[in-house]
Amino acid sequence: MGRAPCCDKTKVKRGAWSPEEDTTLKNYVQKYGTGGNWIALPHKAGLKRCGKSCRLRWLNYLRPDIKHGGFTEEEDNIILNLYNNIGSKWSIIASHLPGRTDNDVKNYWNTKLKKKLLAEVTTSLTAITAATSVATTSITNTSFCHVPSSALTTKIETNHFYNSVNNTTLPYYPMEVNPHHNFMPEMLGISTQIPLPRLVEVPENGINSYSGFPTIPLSKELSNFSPSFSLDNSGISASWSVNGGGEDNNTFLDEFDYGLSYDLLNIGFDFEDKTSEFNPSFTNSSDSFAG
DNA sequence: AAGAATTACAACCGCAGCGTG
DNA sequence: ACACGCTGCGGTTGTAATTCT
Repeated sequence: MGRAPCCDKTKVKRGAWSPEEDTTLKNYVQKYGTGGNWIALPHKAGLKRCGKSCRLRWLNYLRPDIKHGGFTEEEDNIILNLYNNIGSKWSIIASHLPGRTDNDVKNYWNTKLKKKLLAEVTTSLTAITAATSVATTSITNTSFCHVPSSALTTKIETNHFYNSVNNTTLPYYPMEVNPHHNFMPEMLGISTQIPLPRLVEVPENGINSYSGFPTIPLSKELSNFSPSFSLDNSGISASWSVNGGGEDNNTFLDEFDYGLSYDLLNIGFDFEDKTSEFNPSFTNSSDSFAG
């Protein structure tokens, strides 16, 4: 047996509120308050509405401190960042935006902001794909390949973060990925750029070192290089993978499989690191594999 | 100009959590 | 401990307005 309905739906008016109903509700609440009981309020106020409907109309539309009209760039940033960190907790997100309701924020996200983000990322992915093409071409011509990291870095969010606690606007910083750890940008809360793996030249002694960004050593025997970027129905995902195999003495990665993917709409960031699957050897003790 | 498609947003629904008796 | 009533929340739907063809 289900829960009893809060009111008799055959006896209450539903659908859009008339200006007269708005006036009645607004006048009643401003004069008497809600009395902590929305269920009883419509009867007292003389409204043929469900209490829940009255509450929603007041909270989302009639409250005097409600801010109507378009969202600002600053509000966009706040929503993006909080969604990034906490997901679809609309009431919490709305609490950071004075005058905005959870319903407002939710509608805005679903109808505009999500699409705006999608468009930005699509543009970025186009640029990345072009850079990838360059990288692929280089690999066929030479033993090593180098792609400037700037070409493989996509900006996905805005440059500043508004801190509602102390009313300051702070810059974002590009995040760095340590390939030895699964990485979630919300750990830092500062991400604005997603760095994609860059290919670096491997010196003749075969020693590779990390400098913040993941690097992919390429050997003469590199058999397969398969970067790919895609959009799917669940959001956006991008992946970049390199599969290399070889017996080259100068290459300490016998088999290397490396991938990076992220879902920008759910803002989950999954860094797939398979470097633990091999055991690199170094030519001298001072060489390291530090992130 | 008109119908179709899309967008924007208000409103509803059902569930979870909390307080109270 | 339990049932009940109420509120708050997030997902979904309905529809008016706008844009496209």
